[in-house]
Amino acid sequence: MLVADRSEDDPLLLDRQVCFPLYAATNLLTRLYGPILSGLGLTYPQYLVMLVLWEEDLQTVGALGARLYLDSGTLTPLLKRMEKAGLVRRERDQNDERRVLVSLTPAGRNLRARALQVPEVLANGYPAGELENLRLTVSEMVTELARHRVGKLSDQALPADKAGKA
Amino acid sequence: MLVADRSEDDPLLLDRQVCFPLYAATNLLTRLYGPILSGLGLTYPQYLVMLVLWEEDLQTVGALGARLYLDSGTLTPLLKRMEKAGLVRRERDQNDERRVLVSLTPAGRNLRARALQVPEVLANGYPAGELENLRLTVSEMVTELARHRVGKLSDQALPADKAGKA
DNA sequence: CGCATATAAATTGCGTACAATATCATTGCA
DNA sequence: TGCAATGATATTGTACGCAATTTATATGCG
Repeated sequence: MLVADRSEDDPLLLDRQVCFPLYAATNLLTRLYGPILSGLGLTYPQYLVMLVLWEEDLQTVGALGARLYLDSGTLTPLLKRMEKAGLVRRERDQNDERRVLVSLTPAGRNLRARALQVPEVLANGYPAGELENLRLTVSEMVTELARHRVGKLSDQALPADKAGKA
Repeated sequence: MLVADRSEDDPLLLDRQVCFPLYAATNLLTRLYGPILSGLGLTYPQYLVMLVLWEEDLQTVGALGARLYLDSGTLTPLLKRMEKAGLVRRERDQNDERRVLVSLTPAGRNLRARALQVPEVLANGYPAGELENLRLTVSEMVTELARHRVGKLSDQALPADKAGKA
Protein backbone atom coordinates (compact mmCIF):
# COMPACT_ATOMS: atom_id res chain seq x y z
CA MET A 1 0.00 0.00 0.00
CA LEU A 2 2.47 2.62 -1.03
CA VAL A 3 -0.10 4.78 -2.75
CA ALA A 4 -1.97 6.95 -0.26
CA ASP A 5 -5.67 6.41 0.00
CA ARG A 6 -8.21 8.64 -1.75
CA SER A 7 -10.90 7.95 0.81
CA GLU A 8 -12.86 10.67 2.47
CA ASP A 9 -10.28 11.16 5.19
CA ASP A 10 -7.63 11.93 2.59
CA PRO A 11 -6.20 15.28 3.74
CA LEU A 12 -5.46 16.32 0.15
CA LEU A 13 -9.00 16.27 -1.19
CA LEU A 14 -9.77 19.68 -2.67
CA ASP A 15 -13.13 19.77 -0.93
CA ARG A 16 -11.51 19.33 2.44
CA GLN A 17 -9.25 22.38 2.13
CA VAL A 18 -10.24 25.58 3.89
CA CYS A 19 -7.89 27.60 1.74
CA PHE A 20 -9.64 26.73 -1.50
CA PRO A 21 -13.11 28.17 -0.89
CA LEU A 22 -11.48 31.35 0.40
CA TYR A 23 -9.42 31.54 -2.76
CA ALA A 24 -12.40 30.80 -5.00
CA ALA A 25 -14.69 33.22 -3.17
CA THR A 26 -12.13 36.02 -3.49
CA ASN A 27 -11.72 35.42 -7.21
CA LEU A 28 -15.45 35.25 -7.81
CA LEU A 29 -16.05 38.35 -5.71
CA THR A 30 -13.39 40.28 -7.59
CA ARG A 31 -15.09 39.32 -10.84
CA LEU A 32 -18.44 40.40 -9.41
CA TYR A 33 -17.14 43.78 -8.24
CA GLY A 34 -15.22 44.38 -11.44
CA PRO A 35 -17.96 45.66 -13.76
CA ILE A 36 -19.57 47.72 -11.01
CA LEU A 37 -16.35 49.35 -9.88
CA SER A 38 -15.15 50.01 -13.41
CA GLY A 39 -18.06 52.41 -13.64
CA LEU A 40 -16.29 54.39 -10.93
CA GLY A 41 -12.91 54.03 -12.62
CA LEU A 42 -11.66 51.74 -9.86
CA THR A 43 -10.31 48.23 -9.56
CA TYR A 44 -11.13 46.15 -6.53
CA PRO A 45 -7.91 46.79 -4.55
CA GLN A 46 -8.15 50.46 -5.48
CA TYR A 47 -11.68 50.48 -4.07
CA LEU A 48 -10.31 49.14 -0.79
CA VAL A 49 -7.73 51.94 -0.67
CA MET A 50 -10.53 54.44 -1.22
CA LEU A 51 -12.55 52.93 1.61
CA VAL A 52 -9.60 53.44 3.95
CA LEU A 53 -9.00 57.00 2.79
CA TRP A 54 -12.68 57.90 3.00
CA GLU A 55 -12.56 56.86 6.63
CA GLU A 56 -9.33 58.67 7.39
CA ASP A 57 -7.71 60.96 4.85
CA LEU A 58 -3.96 61.56 4.72
CA GLN A 59 -2.23 58.31 5.54
CA THR A 60 1.25 56.98 4.90
CA VAL A 61 1.80 54.12 2.46
CA GLY A 62 2.79 51.99 5.43
CA ALA A 63 -0.43 52.74 7.31
CA LEU A 64 -2.51 51.83 4.27
CA GLY A 65 -0.55 48.62 3.96
CA ALA A 66 -1.05 47.75 7.62
CA ARG A 67 -4.78 48.21 7.27
CA LEU A 68 -5.09 46.21 4.04
CA TYR A 69 -2.31 43.67 4.71
CA LEU A 70 -0.41 44.78 1.62
CA ASP A 71 3.20 45.90 1.27
CA SER A 72 4.82 48.70 -0.68
CA GLY A 73 5.60 46.40 -3.58
CA THR A 74 1.88 46.19 -4.23
CA LEU A 75 0.79 49.61 -3.06
CA THR A 76 3.36 51.85 -4.73
CA PRO A 77 2.40 51.08 -8.34
CA LEU A 78 -1.28 50.90 -7.41
CA LEU A 79 -1.16 54.34 -5.78
CA LYS A 80 0.70 55.75 -8.77
CA ARG A 81 -2.11 54.59 -11.03
CA MET A 82 -4.66 56.17 -8.69
CA GLU A 83 -2.61 59.37 -8.70
CA LYS A 84 -2.56 59.37 -12.48
CA ALA A 85 -6.33 58.89 -12.42
CA GLY A 86 -6.61 62.01 -10.29
CA LEU A 87 -8.03 60.31 -7.21
CA VAL A 88 -5.18 60.74 -4.74
CA ARG A 89 -2.10 62.86 -4.11
CA ARG A 90 1.27 61.38 -3.09
CA GLU A 91 3.81 63.61 -1.39
CA ARG A 92 6.81 63.13 0.85
CA ASP A 93 6.23 63.89 4.50
CA GLN A 94 8.18 67.10 5.21
CA ASN A 95 8.87 65.96 8.78
CA ASP A 96 10.17 62.57 7.72
CA GLU A 97 11.34 62.35 4.14
CA ARG A 98 11.20 58.56 4.22
CA ARG A 99 7.43 58.60 4.38
CA VAL A 100 4.98 59.25 1.59
CA LEU A 101 1.63 60.73 2.54
CA VAL A 102 -1.41 59.72 0.51
CA SER A 103 -4.43 61.99 0.50
CA LEU A 104 -7.65 62.37 -1.45
CA THR A 105 -8.09 64.91 -4.21
CA PRO A 106 -11.46 66.67 -4.46
CA ALA A 107 -12.33 64.19 -7.22
CA GLY A 108 -11.45 61.33 -4.90
CA ARG A 109 -13.59 62.77 -2.13
CA ASN A 110 -16.49 63.31 -4.50
CA LEU A 111 -16.37 59.75 -5.73
CA ARG A 112 -17.65 58.63 -2.35
CA ALA A 113 -21.22 59.65 -3.12
CA ARG A 114 -21.32 57.41 -6.17
CA ALA A 115 -19.63 54.57 -4.29
CA LEU A 116 -22.43 54.46 -1.75
CA GLN A 117 -24.50 52.34 -4.11
CA VAL A 118 -21.82 49.67 -4.44
CA PRO A 119 -22.54 47.71 -1.23
CA GLU A 120 -26.22 48.12 -1.94
CA VAL A 121 -25.97 46.56 -5.40
CA LEU A 122 -23.68 43.78 -4.21
CA ALA A 123 -25.68 42.73 -1.15
CA ASN A 124 -28.71 42.50 -3.47
CA GLY A 125 -30.78 39.60 -2.22
CA TYR A 126 -28.38 38.21 0.33
CA PRO A 127 -29.73 37.73 3.84
CA ALA A 128 -27.95 40.36 5.93
CA GLY A 129 -27.56 38.17 8.98
CA GLU A 130 -25.79 35.47 7.01
CA LEU A 131 -23.34 37.97 5.54
CA GLU A 132 -22.67 39.45 8.96
CA ASN A 133 -22.01 36.00 10.33
CA LEU A 134 -19.59 35.20 7.53
CA ARG A 135 -17.84 38.52 7.98
CA LEU A 136 -17.24 37.88 11.67
CA THR A 137 -15.97 34.35 11.13
CA VAL A 138 -13.54 35.26 8.38
CA SER A 139 -12.42 38.39 10.24
CA GLU A 140 -11.40 36.26 13.19
CA MET A 141 -9.35 34.11 10.88
CA VAL A 142 -7.65 37.19 9.45
CA THR A 143 -6.71 38.30 12.95
CA GLU A 144 -5.27 34.85 13.64
CA LEU A 145 -3.36 34.74 10.35
CA ALA A 146 -1.97 38.23 10.90
CA ARG A 147 -0.75 37.26 14.37
CA HIS A 148 0.88 34.14 12.98
CA ARG A 149 3.48 36.10 11.05
CA VAL A 150 5.09 38.44 13.50
CA GLY A 151 8.40 39.34 11.92
CA LYS A 152 7.81 38.07 8.46
CA LEU A 153 6.76 34.51 8.35
CA SER A 154 9.04 31.48 7.99
CA ASP A 155 8.67 30.86 11.73
CA GLN A 156 5.35 29.09 11.65
CA ALA A 157 6.91 25.68 11.71
CA LEU A 158 10.53 25.99 12.76
CA PRO A 159 11.36 23.69 15.65
CA ALA A 160 14.37 25.48 17.12
CA ASP A 161 15.80 28.97 16.68
CA LYS A 162 19.27 29.22 15.22
CA ALA A 163 20.70 32.50 16.56
CA GLY A 164 20.10 33.48 20.16
CA LYS A 165 17.74 36.38 20.33
CA ALA A 166 17.22 36.33 24.11
CA MET B 1 -25.43 67.87 5.20
CA LEU B 2 -24.15 66.90 1.78
CA VAL B 3 -21.33 64.81 3.13
CA ALA B 4 -22.49 61.30 3.99
CA ASP B 5 -22.19 60.24 7.59
CA ARG B 6 -19.28 58.21 8.93
CA SER B 7 -21.30 56.70 11.73
CA GLU B 8 -21.36 53.00 12.39
CA ASP B 9 -24.15 52.39 9.94
CA ASP B 10 -22.05 53.87 7.13
CA PRO B 11 -22.11 51.13 4.47
CA LEU B 12 -18.64 52.07 3.25
CA LEU B 13 -16.73 51.35 6.46
CA LEU B 14 -13.97 48.87 5.68
CA ASP B 15 -14.84 46.80 8.72
CA ARG B 16 -18.40 46.37 7.53
CA GLN B 17 -17.43 44.83 4.20
CA VAL B 18 -17.64 41.08 3.76
CA CYS B 19 -15.41 41.20 0.74
CA PHE B 20 -12.43 42.63 2.60
CA PRO B 21 -11.78 39.86 5.16
CA LEU B 22 -12.09 37.31 2.36
CA TYR B 23 -9.55 39.24 0.34
CA ALA B 24 -7.21 39.68 3.31
CA ALA B 25 -7.52 36.06 4.41
CA THR B 26 -6.70 34.82 0.91
CA ASN B 27 -3.62 37.05 0.69
CA LEU B 28 -2.40 36.06 4.13
CA LEU B 29 -3.01 32.39 3.43
CA THR B 30 -1.14 32.57 0.15
CA ARG B 31 1.80 34.11 1.99
CA LEU B 32 1.57 31.37 4.61
CA TYR B 33 1.52 28.58 2.03
CA GLY B 34 4.28 30.16 -0.03
CA PRO B 35 7.39 29.07 1.84
CA ILE B 36 5.99 25.59 2.51
CA LEU B 37 4.96 24.96 -1.10
CA SER B 38 8.16 26.37 -2.53
CA GLY B 39 9.86 23.40 -0.90
CA LEU B 40 7.79 21.29 -3.28
CA GLY B 41 8.50 23.56 -6.24
CA LEU B 42 4.89 24.73 -6.35
CA THR B 43 3.04 28.01 -6.09
CA TYR B 44 -0.32 28.13 -4.38
CA PRO B 45 -2.52 27.96 -7.51
CA GLN B 46 -0.26 25.24 -8.89
CA TYR B 47 -0.81 23.31 -5.65
CA LEU B 48 -4.55 23.55 -6.24
CA VAL B 49 -4.13 22.15 -9.75
CA MET B 50 -2.13 19.28 -8.30
CA LEU B 51 -4.87 18.57 -5.75
CA VAL B 52 -7.38 18.27 -8.58
CA LEU B 53 -5.09 16.04 -10.66
CA TRP B 54 -4.23 13.82 -7.69
CA GLU B 55 -7.94 13.22 -7.26
CA GLU B 56 -8.57 12.60 -10.95
CA ASP B 57 -5.74 12.38 -13.44
CA LEU B 58 -6.15 13.34 -17.10
CA GLN B 59 -8.48 16.31 -17.27
CA THR B 60 -9.11 18.95 -19.89
CA VAL B 61 -8.09 22.55 -19.25
CA GLY B 62 -11.77 23.44 -19.15
CA ALA B 63 -12.53 20.82 -16.49
CA LEU B 64 -9.69 22.11 -14.32
CA GLY B 65 -11.00 25.62 -14.73
CA ALA B 66 -14.53 24.61 -13.84
CA ARG B 67 -13.29 22.98 -10.66
CA LEU B 68 -11.06 25.89 -9.63
CA TYR B 69 -13.17 28.73 -11.05
CA LEU B 70 -10.34 29.84 -13.33
CA ASP B 71 -10.31 30.38 -17.08
CA SER B 72 -7.82 29.52 -19.80
CA GLY B 73 -6.20 32.92 -19.57
CA THR B 74 -4.96 31.97 -16.13
CA LEU B 75 -4.54 28.24 -16.57
CA THR B 76 -2.70 28.07 -19.88
CA PRO B 77 0.49 29.87 -18.77
CA LEU B 78 0.28 28.24 -15.35
CA LEU B 79 0.09 24.77 -16.87
CA LYS B 80 2.94 25.56 -19.22
CA ARG B 81 5.12 26.41 -16.24
CA MET B 82 4.10 23.19 -14.54
CA GLU B 83 4.88 21.31 -17.75
CA LYS B 84 8.30 22.93 -17.91
CA ALA B 85 8.82 21.91 -14.27
CA GLY B 86 8.11 18.32 -15.29
CA LEU B 87 4.99 17.88 -13.19
CA VAL B 88 2.34 17.56 -15.90
CA ARG B 89 1.95 16.72 -19.56
CA ARG B 90 -0.21 18.74 -21.95
CA GLU B 91 -1.42 17.13 -25.15
CA ARG B 92 -4.22 17.70 -27.62
CA ASP B 93 -7.10 15.28 -27.34
CA GLN B 94 -6.90 13.05 -30.42
CA ASN B 95 -10.69 12.71 -30.50
CA ASP B 96 -11.31 16.44 -30.27
CA GLU B 97 -8.39 18.60 -31.28
CA ARG B 98 -9.91 21.62 -29.58
CA ARG B 99 -9.26 20.12 -26.16
CA VAL B 100 -5.99 19.87 -24.29
CA LEU B 101 -5.62 17.01 -21.85
CA VAL B 102 -3.56 17.57 -18.74
CA SER B 103 -2.09 14.58 -16.97
CA LEU B 104 0.48 13.90 -14.26
CA THR B 105 4.01 12.81 -15.01
CA PRO B 106 5.57 10.22 -12.69
CA ALA B 107 7.31 13.11 -10.93
CA GLY B 108 3.96 14.81 -10.47
CA ARG B 109 2.44 11.66 -9.06
CA ASN B 110 5.37 11.12 -6.73
CA LEU B 111 5.11 14.63 -5.36
CA ARG B 112 1.89 13.64 -3.65
CA ALA B 113 3.68 11.80 -0.86
CA ARG B 114 5.62 14.91 0.10
CA ALA B 115 2.52 17.09 -0.17
CA LEU B 116 0.75 15.05 2.47
CA GLN B 117 2.50 17.02 5.18
CA VAL B 118 1.27 20.37 3.86
CA PRO B 119 -2.23 20.37 5.41
CA GLU B 120 -0.67 18.98 8.56
CA VAL B 121 1.81 21.84 8.92
CA LEU B 122 -0.79 24.46 8.06
CA ALA B 123 -3.55 23.28 10.38
CA ASN B 124 -0.93 23.35 13.14
CA GLY B 125 -2.75 24.45 16.27
CA TYR B 126 -6.07 25.36 14.75
CA PRO B 127 -9.16 23.76 16.26
CA ALA B 128 -10.42 21.38 13.57
CA GLY B 129 -14.09 22.05 14.22
CA GLU B 130 -13.68 25.75 13.73
CA LEU B 131 -11.88 25.26 10.41
CA GLU B 132 -14.56 22.85 9.25
CA ASN B 133 -17.23 25.36 10.15
CA LEU B 134 -15.48 28.12 8.22
CA ARG B 135 -14.97 25.85 5.25
CA LEU B 136 -18.67 25.02 5.07
CA THR B 137 -19.76 28.64 5.37
CA VAL B 138 -17.41 29.95 2.72
CA SER B 139 -18.13 27.00 0.44
CA GLU B 140 -21.80 27.88 0.48
CA MET B 141 -20.94 31.41 -0.51
CA VAL B 142 -18.82 30.12 -3.39
CA THR B 143 -21.77 28.09 -4.62
CA GLU B 144 -23.96 31.17 -4.45
CA LEU B 145 -21.40 33.35 -6.20
CA ALA B 146 -20.88 30.79 -8.94
CA ARG B 147 -24.63 30.58 -9.53
CA HIS B 148 -24.88 34.35 -9.71
CA ARG B 149 -22.97 34.56 -12.95
CA VAL B 150 -24.65 32.20 -15.35
CA GLY B 151 -23.63 33.46 -18.77
CA LYS B 152 -20.88 35.77 -17.72
CA LEU B 153 -21.96 38.34 -15.21
CA SER B 154 -23.28 41.84 -15.92
CA ASP B 155 -26.76 40.61 -15.06
CA GLN B 156 -26.52 40.75 -11.29
CA ALA B 157 -28.20 44.13 -10.95
CA LEU B 158 -29.98 45.02 -14.11
CA PRO B 159 -33.49 46.23 -13.30
CA ALA B 160 -35.23 45.41 -16.54
CA ASP B 161 -34.25 43.02 -19.29
CA LYS B 162 -33.71 44.58 -22.65
CA ALA B 163 -34.43 41.73 -25.02
CA GLY B 164 -37.35 39.46 -24.35
CA LYS B 165 -36.12 36.11 -23.12
CA ALA B 166 -39.54 34.78 -22.03
C1' DC C 1 30.31 64.84 14.96
C1' DG C 2 30.57 60.11 12.58
C1' DC C 3 28.98 55.95 11.62
C1' DA C 4 26.29 51.61 12.23
C1' DT C 5 21.63 50.38 12.44
C1' DA C 6 16.94 50.77 11.59
C1' DT C 7 13.03 52.33 8.96
C1' DA C 8 10.02 53.64 4.76
C1' DA C 9 9.30 53.38 -0.04
C1' DA C 10 10.57 52.13 -4.46
C1' DT C 11 12.31 48.81 -7.70
C1' DT C 12 12.93 44.22 -9.87
C1' DG C 13 11.52 39.79 -11.26
C1' DC C 14 8.18 36.37 -11.40
C1' DG C 15 3.59 34.42 -11.21
C1' DT C 16 -1.01 34.89 -11.20
C1' DA C 17 -6.08 36.83 -12.64
C1' DC C 18 -9.13 38.51 -15.99
C1' DA C 19 -11.42 40.89 -20.06
C1' DA C 20 -11.17 40.88 -24.78
C1' DT C 21 -9.70 38.93 -28.76
C1' DA C 22 -7.75 35.47 -31.85
C1' DT C 23 -7.12 30.75 -33.53
C1' DC C 24 -8.51 26.47 -34.71
C1' DA C 25 -11.58 22.39 -34.50
C1' DT C 26 -16.32 20.63 -34.45
C1' DT C 27 -21.13 20.65 -35.38
C1' DG C 28 -25.38 21.70 -37.51
C1' DC C 29 -27.90 22.69 -41.25
C1' DA C 30 -29.21 24.38 -45.90
C1' DT D 1 -20.62 19.31 -49.58
C1' DG D 2 -20.07 23.97 -47.80
C1' DC D 3 -20.32 27.19 -44.47
C1' DA D 4 -22.16 29.60 -40.43
C1' DA D 5 -22.32 29.03 -35.59
C1' DT D 6 -20.46 27.03 -31.65
C1' DG D 7 -16.93 25.46 -28.58
C1' DA D 8 -12.09 24.95 -26.45
C1' DT D 9 -7.68 26.98 -25.87
C1' DA D 10 -4.35 30.38 -26.61
C1' DT D 11 -2.86 35.14 -26.82
C1' DT D 12 -2.68 40.05 -25.52
C1' DG D 13 -2.78 43.78 -22.42
C1' DT D 14 -3.48 45.52 -17.87
C1' DA D 15 -3.32 45.17 -12.94
C1' DC D 16 -2.26 43.05 -8.99
C1' DG D 17 0.73 40.43 -5.13
C1' DC D 18 4.92 39.14 -3.10
C1' DA D 19 9.95 38.06 -2.10
C1' DA D 20 14.19 40.15 -2.41
C1' DT D 21 16.86 44.00 -3.12
C1' DT D 22 17.89 48.90 -3.40
C1' DT D 23 17.68 53.77 -2.20
C1' DA D 24 17.14 57.36 0.85
C1' DT D 25 16.26 59.11 5.33
C1' DA D 26 16.33 59.01 10.32
C1' DT D 27 18.09 57.57 14.76
C1' DG D 28 21.13 55.92 18.30
C1' DC D 29 25.37 55.73 20.36
C1' DG D 30 30.23 56.33 21.29
